[in-house]
Amino acid sequence: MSDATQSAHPPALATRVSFLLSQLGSDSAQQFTEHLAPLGIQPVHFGLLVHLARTDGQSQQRLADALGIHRNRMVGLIDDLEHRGLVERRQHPSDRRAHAIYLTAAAHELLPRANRVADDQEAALLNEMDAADRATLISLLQRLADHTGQRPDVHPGLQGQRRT
Amino acid sequence: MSDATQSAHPPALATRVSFLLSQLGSDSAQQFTEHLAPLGIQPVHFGLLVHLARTDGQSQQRLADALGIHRNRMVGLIDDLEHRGLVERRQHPSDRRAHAIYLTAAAHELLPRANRVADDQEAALLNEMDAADRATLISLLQRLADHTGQRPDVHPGLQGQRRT
DNA sequence: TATTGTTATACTCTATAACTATA
DNA sequence: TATAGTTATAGAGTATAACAATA
Repeated sequence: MSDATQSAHPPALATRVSFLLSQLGSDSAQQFTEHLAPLGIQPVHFGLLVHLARTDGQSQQRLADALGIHRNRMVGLIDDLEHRGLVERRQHPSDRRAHAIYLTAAAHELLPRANRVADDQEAALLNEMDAADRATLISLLQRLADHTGQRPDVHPGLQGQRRT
Repeated sequence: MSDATQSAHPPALATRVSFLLSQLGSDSAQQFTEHLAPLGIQPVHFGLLVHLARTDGQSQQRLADALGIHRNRMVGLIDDLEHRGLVERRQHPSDRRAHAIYLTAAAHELLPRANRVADDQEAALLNEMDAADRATLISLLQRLADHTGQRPDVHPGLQGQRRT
């Protein structure tokens, strides 16, 4: 960045990738929260359901590790989903301390709808961008994700102390 | 998005621009919070200082409007900065109810350092990307910011209800 | 009657630690 | 002795409403 780093006129926030990511990411998350509300779940639940759709039957501890969430908090999330009839706690085959978490039929019915919500939001976000630009954008963002060590299903905002 | 919207194998979160933005934005904000901590301020204070560097002497209400923050919360933010000796409340020239907020000399000394923190983080984030890709990325993100109606200094996460 | 700054209250979240039952 | 799940407690942060002074 040029020598514009002066007290008199600091560079506008909107010229920084970091700020744009934070601004757009926060807005995106907020919208997703609203769009998902009619289905009775929040983004974190969606992430959990998507993860479970790939790998049913894991313990809460393993789920917590995979999503970067503390196990204490996982209890409440599984509670939420259980109360909505979307997962069930079965007995773990090899460890009697642990539960094995499985999606219910209701979850298999809800997941496509939730995915459609996400698809719609994605489409609305990108609807003024042609296919080439979209591909470029995704590729650049994935490179950043890779470079900053993001793990596939882990949302940093759910890990610990509050950001802004 | 293809017909992969099925319960059996929902598309990975990392294939969605919305998720990548949220993930990268949250990580970015978290890092900025840590990098700024030695200076004794948080990202929201930085945003406020940067805004004040352009337009000193505004009322708290006008600042609140400009940054998309409720005036009740602005009281505490100005308190923070005042206690750190970075701003001062002067009497407003035309409205005896209002204060006029001004940066102090200490703030003019601190701002360049804070900007350097932001510059360093930006550089670390982009250090494996060549100049052309950086320009492309910024341009694409700014188009998204424009399309989603982001206002220059407004961070959606500070507006109201909690996101994820 | 509306607005600015302020304060107090209540509420939501989350972090921490502790407990139990198993390993 | 360590780990999985759970629960309780406390703490941070935020929203809401109300108030005094002034417009």
